[in-house]
Amino acid sequence: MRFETSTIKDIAKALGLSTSTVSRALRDRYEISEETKKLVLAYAEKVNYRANPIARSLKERRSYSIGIIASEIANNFFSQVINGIESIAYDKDYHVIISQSHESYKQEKLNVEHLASRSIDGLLIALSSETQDIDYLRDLYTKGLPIVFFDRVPEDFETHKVIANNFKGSFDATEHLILSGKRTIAHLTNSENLSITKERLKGYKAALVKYHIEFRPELVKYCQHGGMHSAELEQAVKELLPLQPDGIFISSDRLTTGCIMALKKTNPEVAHKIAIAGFTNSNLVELFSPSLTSVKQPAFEMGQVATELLISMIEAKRPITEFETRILDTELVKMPKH
Amino acid sequence: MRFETSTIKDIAKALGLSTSTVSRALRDRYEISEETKKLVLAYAEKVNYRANPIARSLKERRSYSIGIIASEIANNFFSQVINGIESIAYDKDYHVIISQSHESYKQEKLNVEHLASRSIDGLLIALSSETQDIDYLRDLYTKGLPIVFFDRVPEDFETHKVIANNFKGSFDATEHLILSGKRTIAHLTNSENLSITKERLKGYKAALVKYHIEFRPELVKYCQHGGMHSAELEQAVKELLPLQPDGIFISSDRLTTGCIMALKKTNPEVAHKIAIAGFTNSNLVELFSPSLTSVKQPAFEMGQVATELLISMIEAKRPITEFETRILDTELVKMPKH
DNA sequence: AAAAAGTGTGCAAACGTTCCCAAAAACGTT
DNA sequence: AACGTTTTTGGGAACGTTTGCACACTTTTT
Repeated sequence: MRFETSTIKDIAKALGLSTSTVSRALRDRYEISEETKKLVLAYAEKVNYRANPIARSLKERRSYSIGIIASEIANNFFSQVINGIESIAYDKDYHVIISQSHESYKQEKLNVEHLASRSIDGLLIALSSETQDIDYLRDLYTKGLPIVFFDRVPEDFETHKVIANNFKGSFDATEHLILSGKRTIAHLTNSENLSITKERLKGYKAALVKYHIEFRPELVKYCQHGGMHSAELEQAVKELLPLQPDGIFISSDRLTTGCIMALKKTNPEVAHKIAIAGFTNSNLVELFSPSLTSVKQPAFEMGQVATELLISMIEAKRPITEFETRILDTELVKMPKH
Repeated sequence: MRFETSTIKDIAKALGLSTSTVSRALRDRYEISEETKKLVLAYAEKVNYRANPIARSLKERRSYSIGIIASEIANNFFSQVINGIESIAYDKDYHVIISQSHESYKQEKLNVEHLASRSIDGLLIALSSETQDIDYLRDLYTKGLPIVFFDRVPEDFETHKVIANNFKGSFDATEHLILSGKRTIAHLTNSENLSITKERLKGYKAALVKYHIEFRPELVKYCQHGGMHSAELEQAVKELLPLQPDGIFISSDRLTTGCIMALKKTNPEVAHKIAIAGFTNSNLVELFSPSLTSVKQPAFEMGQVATELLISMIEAKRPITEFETRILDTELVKMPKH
């Protein structure tokens, strides 16, 4: 804000002290006598003194801000993650700058670079479904920018990561479809290069194996753009239906809602005949028709954990050598009676 | 970021120039010769020079950041507004800090004050449904913080505002219910003090008048917390149903989805018998059951317009005396056949 | 030929902090 | 009475920019 606010200098002048004394008194340093501290604090209170965070940042060479790259905030999974992030960041006096990749690699890179030039102290990122080349992140990381990945994480990048138990979540969802009598279960999933895609595919396969159901590759459809284009989804649905699946397991939030829409739009007559299970954190899932079984990720907690890890990296005195990958359990919310 | 980056000083030293010359060359000032400019620009490019935004902010006494207060980003209306805001802000080189009030006055005030202390250059705000006292905003405003209101605006505050045509949107929705044969139309709405509540109530009443339907106050239910607590909604539904409405017109996004949920939960047998029309920007509305007629606000555009107005205030050389209230048209999306 | 105007550059202060270093004040010890 | 210690304070540089002003040098005008 450009409007006049009192500064340390003003306080110093008013009290006949030096700026250094005032600064130290405000930060409650041991060197300053109780008397002086009280004096300064009282006066600061009186004139409603607020430290200028920009000056502080310049001096301390850090901004107390962390950047977030999510696919899109309109997606409940990400908005919940963000809430988790904020709950921790706020406590520790960081603020948060949110960017959306909209599942585009180009946009993601642009945003990261914009954030970096904005002097963020650290980065929380879920990779876009298009992203394959993460060298630009590696660059920033080796230059000293702390990075923590969540949800969509790269394999070959040594840092903290926070993910859901994708294998188990997928296994449970697929098993649930099988146990309700489905035998031809399609799998609609994200772009092949995402970590979540691979892990969720494994869970799906494992459930099939357990119940001696043959895995048929043609029942698996990948969506390069993660469901951001409806044409992509409609195409996938169109290719899947001739195989007459009696169940579909869908691998992410946007895909789940998008797939149901595509089904309803292109083949309303079968939409209610196919059992659907999918990853989604939508808080409107109870309203959906057809209804579905959903795998909910612990999104809020994921944001919290990722932020704690990131801040620990930012504030670490010595370089970190031990990194962890936290795996959080998902929750299966079964479809109400059909 | 704390890692080494080159500064103007480094460039100056390397090129045997003064920092002022380099600074001016980079900003393409007329005083500097073409020759020198080229030299500086080339070298800056080579060392990948990025101006330090913090230093710049300190010197210029502005942060190139704008604050947003929304109810919650999980709400599609707000996420769309934010997308609109970002589209403009990004272009003009501002960045955006998002805060959520979760419809709580206390949280809203806290967030605004936090943002203000973070040196934002301007504020975009939609009031929480609890908010009645906006003196704290007035304070900041008179101290020089530019503020633009969107969606939920105060009456007695002279600044730019951007709203939807709430009257017409409500009128249209109510009329649509009437034209499809409904005569006992309830109105579920937000807290009484919000601007949108008042305007939408007027539209509802006007439609009743046009079709000679008596206005019955007991058919109007207010929700102080804007649908953030499910208990509040269930209570409202419980009070409404004995009056046997054949239609409900609902006045905001969160309330619309919340009301349908409450209906389904508490009275599933009637849920499909009541025609519902409501304000919502949910992009999942096609999936809902029961289906509904929705009034969509031009959220993206609202964000854009608000941001343009705000930036014009921030960058104005002289105090602004003429303020405008922009009113944007809503769109009625009719329910598919029942 | 001198004065005026124009062009290109550098010096140094300022933005509001933090923190190293020194200095002053208060106290105790011989 | 002289000297250490400890406690408390102040001076001033630094963080990386921007910008008013002064200066030197050219060119134009009278």
